Amino acid sequence: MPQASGSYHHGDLRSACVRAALELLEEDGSAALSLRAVARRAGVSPTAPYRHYSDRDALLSAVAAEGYRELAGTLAAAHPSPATADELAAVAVAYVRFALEHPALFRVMFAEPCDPLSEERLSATAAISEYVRTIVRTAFPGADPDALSTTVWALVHGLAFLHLDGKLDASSPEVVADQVRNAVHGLFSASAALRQR
Amino acid sequence: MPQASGSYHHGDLRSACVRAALELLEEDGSAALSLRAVARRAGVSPTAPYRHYSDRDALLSAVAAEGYRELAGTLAAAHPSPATADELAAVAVAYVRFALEHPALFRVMFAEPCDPLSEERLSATAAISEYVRTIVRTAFPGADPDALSTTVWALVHGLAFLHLDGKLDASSPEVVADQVRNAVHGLFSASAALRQR
DNA sequence: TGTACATCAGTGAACGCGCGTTCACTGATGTAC
DNA sequence: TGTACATCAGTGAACGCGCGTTCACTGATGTAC
Repeated sequence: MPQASGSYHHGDLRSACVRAALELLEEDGSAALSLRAVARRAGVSPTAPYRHYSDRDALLSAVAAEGYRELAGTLAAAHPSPATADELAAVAVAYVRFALEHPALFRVMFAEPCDPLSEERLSATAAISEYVRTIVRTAFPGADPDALSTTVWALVHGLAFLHLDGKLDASSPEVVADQVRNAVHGLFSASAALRQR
Repeated sequence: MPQASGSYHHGDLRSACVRAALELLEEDGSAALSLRAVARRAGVSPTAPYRHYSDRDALLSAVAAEGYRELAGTLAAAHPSPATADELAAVAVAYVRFALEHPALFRVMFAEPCDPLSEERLSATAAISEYVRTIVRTAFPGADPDALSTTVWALVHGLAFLHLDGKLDASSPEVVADQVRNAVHGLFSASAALRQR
C-alpha cells in the first residue's frame, strides 16, 4: 500500500531501496554502494533502511537477487530454448551484453562475496544455473548435462568478465558480439582441431 | 642498495610496498587495499609511499602486474607446452587453483578497473594472453588461434571466478580440480554431442 | 681528503570526507472494545 | 461510531573509524670542487 508522497511513512521503502540501489549502480558504474547513498536516493533518513534490512550486506543481497532475475529475463528474451550453435551464441551475446550494460550491478551480483545465508540470493542463482542446464540438455542431448553446463556457463561468464575488465577488446557492442560468437563457435570446433596423437 | 634496518632511509621502499601489499592481500582475503595499511605494514609513515607511487591506483597497478607475473609462472610450472586435452586441463586446474589460493590478489588483478595507462600492467596482461595463444597453437594446430584462445581463456577464467564467487562448489581442492577437468574435457566433446539438425 | 651544498627519501600533523551503525525519539497507523 | 493504546516506520544527532592526500619539514646521501 504505497503512500502519497510527502507523507511520513514511505509506503514501500523495502523495494524503494532496491530500486534506488539499482539506479545508483547504473549511474556510478562503481560497485561501491553505500547504505547512506541508497537512503539519500530514496529520500529518507540514513537509518530508515535499517527497518527493512538488518545491515548493508542484506540490502546488497536483495540487489543481487534482483539482478539475477533481470539477467534471467534477458537470457530468456534472447532465445527461450536455444538448440543450435547460433542460437546458443545469441544467448551468450545477451549474457555478455547484460554485463557490459550493467557493469556495477554485475559486479555486485558476482564479485561481492556471496552471503550463503541469503535464501533469496541462493534461489536466484539456482534459477540461472537451472536455465543453463536446460539449454545444454536441449542443445547437447548426447552429453553429460552437469559437466557440459559448467563448461558453457564458465565460458560465457569468463567472456563477460574479460570484456568487463578490459582484457578483451570491448570498444563497441559489435566487436564484443563478434568475439563472443566466435568463442562460442570455438566450443563446437575444438575437438575437430585437436592435435592428433 | 638495501639499507640496514633502523636507518632513516628504507633502501627499497618501492618494492617493499608491493611485497607488503601482497602480504596484506593474502591475510585479509579482501581486495580492499589501502595505501595507509601498506605503509603501516612496510614500517613507514603513511605518506612515504607517495615518494614512489603517485597515488593508490599506481601502487595497485604494480601489485596487479606482480600478480600476473606470478600467475604466468604458475601456469608454466604446471606444464610448459600442453598439447593434449589432459595437459591442457592440468594448466586450467593450476589457473583456477591460483585464483582460489590468492583470492584477493586475483580480484585486484582482474576486478579492479584496469588502468589503461599502466604499461607495466598492460605488458603483464599481454604476456598471459600470448602464453594462452601459444598453447592453443600447439594443442589445436587446425584452428584459428585468435578465436580459440579466447574460448580457452574465457572458459578457464570463468571457472576461476565462478568458484571464487561461490557459484560452483569449491569446498575442497579435489572437487574443484575435478570440475575443472570435466569442464575442459567438455570443450573437446561438445561438438560430438551437438544436436543434429 | 675535506667540505659545501643540492637532492633525495623519509616524517608527522592536519585536512575533509563518507561511512556503518547506535540510540532515544516521534509521528502515523490500525485495531479492540 | 469513537476512543485508547499498541505497534509500526520513520527521524536526526551522534559515535568512532579509516581513508587519500596536502603540506612544510628534516635527516641522509652523494657529488663537485
